[in-house]
Amino acid sequence: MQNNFVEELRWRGMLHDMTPGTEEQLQKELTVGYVGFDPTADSLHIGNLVPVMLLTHFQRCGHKPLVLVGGATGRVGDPSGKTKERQLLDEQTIEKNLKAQQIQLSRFLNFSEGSNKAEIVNNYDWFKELNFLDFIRDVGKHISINYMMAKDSVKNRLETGMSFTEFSYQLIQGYDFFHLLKHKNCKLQMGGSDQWGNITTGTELIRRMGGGNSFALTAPLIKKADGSKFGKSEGGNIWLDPKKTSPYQFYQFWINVSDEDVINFMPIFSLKTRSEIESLIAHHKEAPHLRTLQKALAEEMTIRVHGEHDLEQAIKASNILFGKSGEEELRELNEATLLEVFESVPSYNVNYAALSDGIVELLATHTNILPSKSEARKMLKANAISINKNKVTDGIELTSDNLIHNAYLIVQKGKKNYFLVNVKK
RNA sequence: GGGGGGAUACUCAAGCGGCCAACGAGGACAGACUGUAAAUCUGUUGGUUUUACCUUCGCAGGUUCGAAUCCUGCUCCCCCCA
Repeated sequence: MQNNFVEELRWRGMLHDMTPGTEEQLQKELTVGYVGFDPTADSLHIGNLVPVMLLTHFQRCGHKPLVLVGGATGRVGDPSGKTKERQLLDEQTIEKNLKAQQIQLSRFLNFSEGSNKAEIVNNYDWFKELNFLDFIRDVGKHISINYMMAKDSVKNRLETGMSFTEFSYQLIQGYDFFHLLKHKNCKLQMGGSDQWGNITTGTELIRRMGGGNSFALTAPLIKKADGSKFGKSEGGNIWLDPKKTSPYQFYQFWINVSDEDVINFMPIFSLKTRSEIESLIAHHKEAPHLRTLQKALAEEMTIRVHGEHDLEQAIKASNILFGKSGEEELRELNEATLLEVFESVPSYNVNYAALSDGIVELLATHTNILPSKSEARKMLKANAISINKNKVTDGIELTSDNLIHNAYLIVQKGKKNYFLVNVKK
C-alpha cells in the first residue's frame, strides 16, 4: 500500500484501539472500510468531523472508504452515551438529512475516480427488505443475550431502563457490517471509541456467521483541554452548512481554538504532511501570540468546507472586526464592502423614526440584540455596548450623524458580538 | 397496600410566616489585563413606565393584614416495610 494507515493515525493521535491483525491486513492489500453516520440533522457538524477525517486519511492511504448512512439505524437510535431513550425521526426527515449530508461529505472524499473511490451506502436499503422473523432467526441466533448485556452501552442503562428497540441496536449495526462484508468485501469498521462495543458485536457476529476475519479500529473522542465538549461554541453547534453556521463564524471557531487544543487538533484535521505540521507546531510554541497554528488550521478547514472565496471574506471580515480599526476605518469602507464584511453578522431593519426612542429601545425593542430592556440597561452600565466601534452610555442620542453611508449602525455587545442595524428612512 | 422524605431561578443548593426577586457554588454574560488567548481580578445573572411596582419557589385551592415558608387536595420522584 502507498502509506501505512495505522502509522498515519498513530502520529496524528487518532488511534484509540484496534483488533489484532488490523495493521497487517491494511498493509497487505487495498482494503474496504466503513464508518457509519447518523442522519439526525440536515447537516454535519464539526463533531462529526473526526470520523470523516478517519475516512479521508483512509482513502489517502490508498484504501476504499464506504460511508454508511444510517437510514435504518437512524430509525432506531444508538444508546451509546445516551442516558435517555431517543426520539425517533420520521422517514421524510431522515431522507432529507441523508441527502444534505452526502453533499457535504463529497468535499472530504473522492467519490468519482480511482479503484478506491468512496461510495455511499444506506443501510435502509437492505433492512427494508429484511423481515423481523428472518432477522431474529438468521442473525439473532448467533449472538447471546449475555454477550449483548456485557456491553457498556447496555450496562449503563440497566438501572434507568431501555427499550428493546435500543437494546437491539448493536445487533442491527453488527448486521450492517456482515452485509457490507458479504456484498462489498468490506473488512474494516471504524468509528469513535464510543462505538467500540457496537463494532465488535459486528466482528463477533461475522465470525459466528462464518464470515471469516473482520477488523475494528477506533479513534479517541476528542475533548478540549478544559474538559468541555469539542465542537460547540457559545452559539451552539458549529455546522458545515453555511446557512446554519456562516463561513465567518466557522473560520472564527478555529481561530479561537485554545493554544493547547490546537496542537492536538492540527494533526487530526489537517492534511498537511508530518514535517509541515511539526514545524508549524514548533513555531506555535515559540510564539503562541501570533497564532500561526490557529490561522493555518482555520484557513485549511474553511477552504475545504466552504471554498477559497468564503475564506477570503472571512479573513477580510475578521481583520476589520478584530483589527485595530475604529470608526474612521469603518466609514472608509464602501457600502458594498461593508455589507460583505457584515454579511454573516445578525442584522436588523429599523425605521429611522425609531432612532429617537433611544438606545435602550433600539437594543431591546426594535431589534433583538438584547432580550429585555433591563438587560440593555445593565449592559450599557457595564460599558459593554459600542456603536460604530465607540463605547456608548445610556443617555446617548442617535441621529443621522451616527449612520454609516447614511443607513447603517454597527452595534457591538462586548468585543466579539457584532450586529448590523439597517436604518430605513 | 402501609410508613417516611423530597419537588426552589440555567444546574446544584440554602431559606421554613414579614428584613425574599430569594444565601452560596457552578455555569453563562460583561469589564480590566492580553494575543479576538489562558490564568487572574471585578461586575451582572426575573420583568417593567427602574429609589416604586408587577410576575416567580411542582399544580390547584385555603388560612393570614402578610406565605417559598402554615393547612387541604392533586401530580411526579426517592427510601423503608408488606
